[in-house]
Amino acid sequence: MTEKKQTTQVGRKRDESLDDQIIEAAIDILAETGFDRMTMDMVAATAKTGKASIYRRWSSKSELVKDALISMSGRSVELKNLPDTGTLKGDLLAVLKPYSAEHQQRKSQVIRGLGSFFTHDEKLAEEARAGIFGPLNEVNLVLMKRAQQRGELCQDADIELACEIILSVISYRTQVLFQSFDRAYFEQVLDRILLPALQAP
Amino acid sequence: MTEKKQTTQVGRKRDESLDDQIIEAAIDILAETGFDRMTMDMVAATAKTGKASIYRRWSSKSELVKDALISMSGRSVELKNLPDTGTLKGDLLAVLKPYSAEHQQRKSQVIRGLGSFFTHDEKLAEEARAGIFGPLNEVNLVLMKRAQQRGELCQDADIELACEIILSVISYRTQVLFQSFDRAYFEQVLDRILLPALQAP
DNA sequence: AAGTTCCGAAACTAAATAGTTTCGAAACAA
DNA sequence: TTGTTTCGAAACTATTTAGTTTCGGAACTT
Repeated sequence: MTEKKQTTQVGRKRDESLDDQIIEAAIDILAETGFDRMTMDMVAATAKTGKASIYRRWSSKSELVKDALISMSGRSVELKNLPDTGTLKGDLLAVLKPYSAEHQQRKSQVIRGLGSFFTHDEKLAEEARAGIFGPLNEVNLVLMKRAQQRGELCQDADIELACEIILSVISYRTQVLFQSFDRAYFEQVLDRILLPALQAP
Repeated sequence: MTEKKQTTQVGRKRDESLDDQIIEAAIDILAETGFDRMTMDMVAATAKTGKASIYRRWSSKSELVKDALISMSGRSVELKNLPDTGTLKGDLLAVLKPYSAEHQQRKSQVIRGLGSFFTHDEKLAEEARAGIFGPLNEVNLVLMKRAQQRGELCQDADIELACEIILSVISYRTQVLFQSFDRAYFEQVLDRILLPALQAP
C-alpha cells in the first residue's frame, strides 16, 4: 500500500478489475448466506476466479470481508452534496432516500448476517464498524449541527448521543430483531423521540 | 417435557443438580470465550462431567446455549417486587441496581460474545432474544405505564418505542461498540433523550 | 441379587473449510 | 525468445469440533 511499484514490474500485470469482482462477489455471498456460511470457494466461484487469486490480494477471509463492508458502506453515503431540505427531519430522511430500496435491503441483509465477524478479531471488527457506521454518523452529525445553528434544535441538545442512538436502532432492528430499518420506522423514531428530545427546553 | 414420569422409573436417577452445573458452566464459558470458541468439551470439563451427560439433556450446543441465556436473563429481573422510587428515572435505574456489578459485567460479556449464535438458527435465536430482552422489556413497560398514569409522562408518549430504544442502546453498546452499558450511560440516555421526549407536549 | 439407568472418561466418527500448493496457460517486459 | 508474474482450476493439508459410541462403575427399583 505505502510503496508504489517504482521499478516497472515484469511479468503479467495484475488485473485490477478483479479486485472489484471479488469484493462484489463477497458482498453478494454475505447478503445471501451471512459471514459464517460464506466460504472462500463460494466467493471464488461467484467472482469466476480461483482462491489463489483471492489470497494473492487479501491475507484472510476476515480481511476480505472487512474491505467488502467498507466498500459497500462507502458507497451509501456522500459526504459531499449533503441534502438541504430546510428541516432536520427532511435532511436525515433524504440521506437514506437516493439509494434504491434493493440497495438498502441488500445492505441490511449483509449487516444482519455478519454474525460472528465482530467477535473474530477485535481490531478488524473496529475497522469494519467504523467503515460501516462511520460515514453515516459523520453525515448525521453535520446535519444536526447545521440544524442546531439555525435554531431548529436546542443549543445544548446532546446531538452526539442522538446520533449514537440512530446507529443503535439501525443495528438492533437489523441484527437482533431481523426487521428492516425502513423509512416509516425511522420517521417514528424521529417524530416521537429524537426530535422532541432535541428541541426540548 | 409434556409427559411426567408416570411409571416410577427404574435404574439410577438423573442428577437434577447436574443440569444447573452444566448451565452454569456454559454461562462461564460464554462469558470467557464467546459462542464461537465455546466447545462442548470445555463445558463438560468446567461442569466436571462428560459430554455424554450433556447430550443426554440437550440435543445440541445451540439448545444448551439458548437455555443458558434464558436462565441467565431470568435471574436479572424480578417481575414481582418492582421498584417504586417515585420517579420513572429512579425506577428504571433501580431495576439494574440490585444486581452486582460483576453480574452485570458478566451478562454484558456473554451477550457481547454471542456472535454468530443469532444467525445459526432463526427460531432458537428468537427464543433466546425473547428470553434475554423480554423480561427487562416487560418491566420497563410496566414502569413507564405507571409513570404515565401518575402524570409524569405525556398521555400520548410512545412508550413502546422508548422501551425498544432502551434495548437498542444496550445491544449496540455491548455487541457492536464493545463498551459496557453502565449506569452513567443509561442516565445520559434518559436525561438527554428519552425523558425529555416522553414528557414533551 | 438382577436388571436398568445414569455417571464420567475417552476414543471415535464425520464433516466442514481456511489456507496452501501445484499446474498448464496466458500476458507482459526486456 | 526468455524469464517473470498472473490467471483459474484443482488437489491437498491441517485443524477444528459437533455429535456418537463405548465402557467400567455407581445408584436405584423390584
